[in-house]
Parts: sequence; structure tokens; C-alpha cells
Amino acid sequence: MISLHQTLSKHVTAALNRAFPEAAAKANAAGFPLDPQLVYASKPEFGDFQINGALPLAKPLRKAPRQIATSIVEELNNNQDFRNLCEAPDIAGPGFINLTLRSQCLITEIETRLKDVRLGVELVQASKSGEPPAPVVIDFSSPNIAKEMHVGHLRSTIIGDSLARILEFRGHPVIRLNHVGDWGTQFGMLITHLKQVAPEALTTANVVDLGDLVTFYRQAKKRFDEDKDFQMSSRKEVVKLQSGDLTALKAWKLLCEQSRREFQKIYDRLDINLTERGESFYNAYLQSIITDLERLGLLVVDEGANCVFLEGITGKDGNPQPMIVQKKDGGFNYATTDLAALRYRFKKPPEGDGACRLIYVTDAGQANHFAGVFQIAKRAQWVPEGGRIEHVPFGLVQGEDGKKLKTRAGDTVRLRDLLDEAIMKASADLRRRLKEEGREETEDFITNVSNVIGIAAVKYADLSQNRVTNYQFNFERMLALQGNTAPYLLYALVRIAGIARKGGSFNIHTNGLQFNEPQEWCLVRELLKFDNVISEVEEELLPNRLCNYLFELSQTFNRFYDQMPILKAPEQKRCNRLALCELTANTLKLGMTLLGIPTLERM
RNA sequence: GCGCCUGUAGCUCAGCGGAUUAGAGCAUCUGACUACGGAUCAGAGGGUCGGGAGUUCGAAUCUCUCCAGGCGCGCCA
Repeated sequence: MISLHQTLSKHVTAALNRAFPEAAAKANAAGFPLDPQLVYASKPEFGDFQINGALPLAKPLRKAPRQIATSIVEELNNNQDFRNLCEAPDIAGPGFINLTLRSQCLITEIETRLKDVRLGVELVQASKSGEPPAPVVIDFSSPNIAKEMHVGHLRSTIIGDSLARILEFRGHPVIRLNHVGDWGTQFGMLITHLKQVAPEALTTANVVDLGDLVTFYRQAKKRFDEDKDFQMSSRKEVVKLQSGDLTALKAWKLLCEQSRREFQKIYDRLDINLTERGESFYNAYLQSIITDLERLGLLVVDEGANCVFLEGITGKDGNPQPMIVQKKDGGFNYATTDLAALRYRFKKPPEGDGACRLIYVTDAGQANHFAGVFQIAKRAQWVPEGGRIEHVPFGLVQGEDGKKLKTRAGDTVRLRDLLDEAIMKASADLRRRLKEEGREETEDFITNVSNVIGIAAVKYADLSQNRVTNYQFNFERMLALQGNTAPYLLYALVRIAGIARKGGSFNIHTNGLQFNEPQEWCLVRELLKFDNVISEVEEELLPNRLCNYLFELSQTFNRFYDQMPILKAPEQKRCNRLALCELTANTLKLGMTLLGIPTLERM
């Protein structure tokens, strides 16, 4: 209903200006035009929209708020276009104006939406000069090479993917970047270890399976910590790698490829698309970051390291906090890489991505780091006019004890084990239910449904919570069939699919719909909120808002389903109700798709 | 010590400066035509929104302060 809101907003603003021409002229001259504060109604009993703007005008106009509201309403009543959309406005409480849309207006919206695959969500506009919108870079997932993906990556991956899907659906060209940790000092020990454990890997073409890379990593780390000679060789290996030594490079590539294959398995299971562009990609740009910072006069040598001192951020000693961009040994660190990446992403092609918005989906612990990086980028003027940079932080994944999620043995939980367990539990649950209900299903069916429910539950549990807070991981809760969970939403869709199966396809006419029951109108109003929710998530980058909406829509639908006969209703009512079923299914399906969650016809 | 984040019902959490009564879900209790999939629906109880002050016509929401917890804080990422 965004377009309706916009139309109404014009009428209401005009009415406000006509009601108080002098105040309006003054306000316009001051650059703060009068704002009627037209918002969606906070409660259904207040109608569809409410105008809150009368209250703050009381003081400047020296009039009672209700009197101001009355004047606005008089002007609105004089406008035929407005009256075609809304019932007579209501003045309520201290001076709120409640607007209720005419039934026909809502019905037209529903009819339009039934024919619209975008469900009322508009595509972003091309610029005035006709250029397509600039890309949005979303940096998410970003595991480290030679390490196992763990739950920490889960949130970044799931949240980042959902945000990407939503922005893509709005028509933004989205660059989904996997900023993998594929460079750095840890490769010294990995390469040294590889050379000693599997030297043939470097001479034979791509036939060596390194096996479990995590074990490999641990072995290398252990030797690095215990063996002085090994340490020495490792340091030399880093230098070799960075200076382009062919053997070192080959070993590095081998390790990356092996890792990549492992990551891909997870991404396939989660249905995640990513473009890998690791830290190493920016190597060629690191030196120029230093040179540019120096040229701009931002660089300070402190204790032998090249630093930029941050404004407004103090360190332990109370002095401005430095951000090191080049270590005293001449090496670069992640701040340098992040700056190079940021600059590259904003730069126009062919020197960069030409992005207008950068979104970093990483844990909240990196907030300070990004604040520093963003500050330097702004001071160096690497952020173009109108360019947005946002850190999208999220909290820790905790176990039921409220502490960081660990296995019983105290190790970090591997992502694949976690997914396996979710699917296993979903499968056990399904089999138990089939037995109870005396249903027979094929193994294929059971496997597929368990997979979908397991993955959906894990994703939804994560997405449905405000990402800023820590998140308590709990299989029982996320797989529960009731409550704000994936299975509950999936079930609503299954019910509608059941109706479609029994009543033939929906295939209904979408003109001349009529609704009479409150349950129908509730569902109508809920359905029409969809586009607004999407635009909210696009702006606030909080997928839990979409989850909340889908849950409320499911609840509203279940209420409707419970209280209204559909297939058994008389012909006319049946058509009207089937139309609502169809639009509900379309909305739930699209919403779930935008969360990255698959749906089912039967479960 | 400094910085960032969090504190809302027994538990897990929503809450976008707006409405006498601050919302869900779980758990607890009470109900629902043999039902288009009851994996649902209707209802009940349960709260000093961490404490205090301020801004505002109006504050869970903004500001300050204190308390509690989490995370981070110079050459790892």
C-alpha cells in the first residue's frame, strides 16, 4: 500500500497547507515544510492510516490540537479525490485523525495484486539520466581458508543472503562478495606443513586430497607453536608467497581450492550464491593505500608502524587510537585490506565496482574496527557523494547455557554437523507423525521434507530474531510446530496447497471480489502490508521484520481458515475466499523466498 | 580504564516518538461444530519496560547518569 500512502500523503499535506496557509508559507520559507505525519495505523481499530501532525502544531499555532485536526478534516472533506479513497475521517483522542480506506479501494488493491507477480513491490527507478541503478555490494559469509565453517559464519551467511535477495528483488544490482580469508601469515605454516607432509601435491597435477583441512590446520598450528625451526621456515614461506614464489603460490592455490570445495558443499545445502573475492585480490592495491594516505597527510609513523590516528576514538591511555595500516616490518594488515577493498568497491569501473552502497555483514565485535575503517575512508574521500557504508552487526550464537555455542567436548560446532542434526531431528519428528497418523510416504518424500524443514528451521530461527542481540541456539524451539517458527509458516502454505488440490487449481477470476466478514477484511489488510515491509527491510536491513510479518500473516490466515468455510462456502463466497487463499500463498512463498527459505506443498 | 552492544512476562523474544489496558510465542490453566490437514483456533492468568533524572503535547523508544551482562581495545583477522 505504499502507493496509496503516497497518494494520501499528497492529499493530506495539501489539506494541511490549505488549512493553515500562513504557517505553511512560513514553514516552507524556513525549509521545514509542515509535516502531517501520515503513518500506518498503530492498531486496527484506528483504521488504516493516522495523521499525527495536528498535535505538534498546537504550540506554534496556539490552537487546541483537536481544533487543528478539525480544520484539516474540513479541508480533506472538500477534496473529492480524497473522499473517493477514504471514509469520512475521524478525530480521536487528543487530536489524532484516523483514516479508513473505502472497501472498494482495498478490493481494487487486492485485485491488482492478484495479477502482479511482484505483489506490489516496485522496482527501483533508474536515475534521471536513464542510467541503471548503481550496484550494492554485500560482503558476507567470509570464512577463512583452511578452517572449518562454524556457527559464527552461519549468521553472516544467512542474514547476508536474505538481505541480498531482498535488494535484488527490489531491482538493485547486488554484488554478493565472499571476502574469504585467503591471505596472511597463517599460510606460512600451512605451506611449510604441506611441503613436508605431502610434497607430491606440489608436483602431481591436482590429484592429492588433503583430507580434513581442519585437522591439517591444527597439526600445522601445533608444530608452529612447538617447533622453532618450523616457525623459521614458516616465516620464510610467507615472504616467498608474498614475493610471488611459484612453488609457494602453487601450494597456496591448492589449499584454497580444497577449502573452496568444502565451503561450496555448505553453500549448496543452504542454497547460497556468492562471488568469491578474497583478501588476496586486493594485494595489488595495498601499497597505494599507504601512498595515498601519506599524500593526504593522514599517515603518522608511530613506534615504527604506519598509522592513521582516529578522531574521537581514544585508546587505553586516553590518547587518540591509532589504526595501523602498515606494520613496522613493512607488512600490511586487515585494516589495509579493508580500506583497499572499500576503495575498490566504490571506484567506477574498470578500476572498481562502482557501488553506491556497501553492506558488511559481520559480527558485532568488529564494530569498532569498521568505525575506524569507515572514518579513514571518509577522511580520505574514498566514499563518493551519496555513497552509503553500513556495518550490519549481529550478536553471538549462544548455547542454552547462554555461553558461546560449543560441542560437549568444548570444540566449536561445525556448520555441517549442525545442519545434519537439524535435518535428522526433523526426519525423526516426521516419521513419528506419519506413524501416529497412519500415513504412508515414500523415502524420497521423507528425505526431501526433512531436508527442507531442517534447513528452513535453522535459517528462520536465525533470521526471525533481531540480529543485534545474541542468539540462543535451540533445536527444539526452532523445529517446534507451533509458535514463530519455520514449520508453522510452512504448514500455513501446506494448508493452502491442500485447498488448491481439493478445489482444483485456484484459477479464479480476479474481478468483482467482495468481502463481508471481519476475518476476510483482517486478511485483506494484512496482505496489503507486504510491500511496505519489504521497503522497511531494504532500509533498516533487519530481516526479522519480514519474519514477523510472515508469522502474523500466517496467524491471520489460520484464523480465517479456522472460522470461514472456503470450499464449502456458496459459489460467490467461495471465489472471494479462494482469491484470498491464493494471494496469501503467493505472499508467503515470495516472503520465504526472500528469506532464502524453501517451501513445500505437503509435509 | 575507554569504546561498542544488550537489559521488556517464569522462558525465548517483538516493539518504527504516539492512543485508557506495553505485544507475540513457549510453558501453565480453560474451552472448540467427527475437522477444506486439530501441526489449528478461541480464551485466562502472568509486567516497577534494569534504577534515577531530563527533553517533549506525548518516552519502552531520544538525551544524561548510575547499575548489571556481553564483546572489543597497537603491529592476528
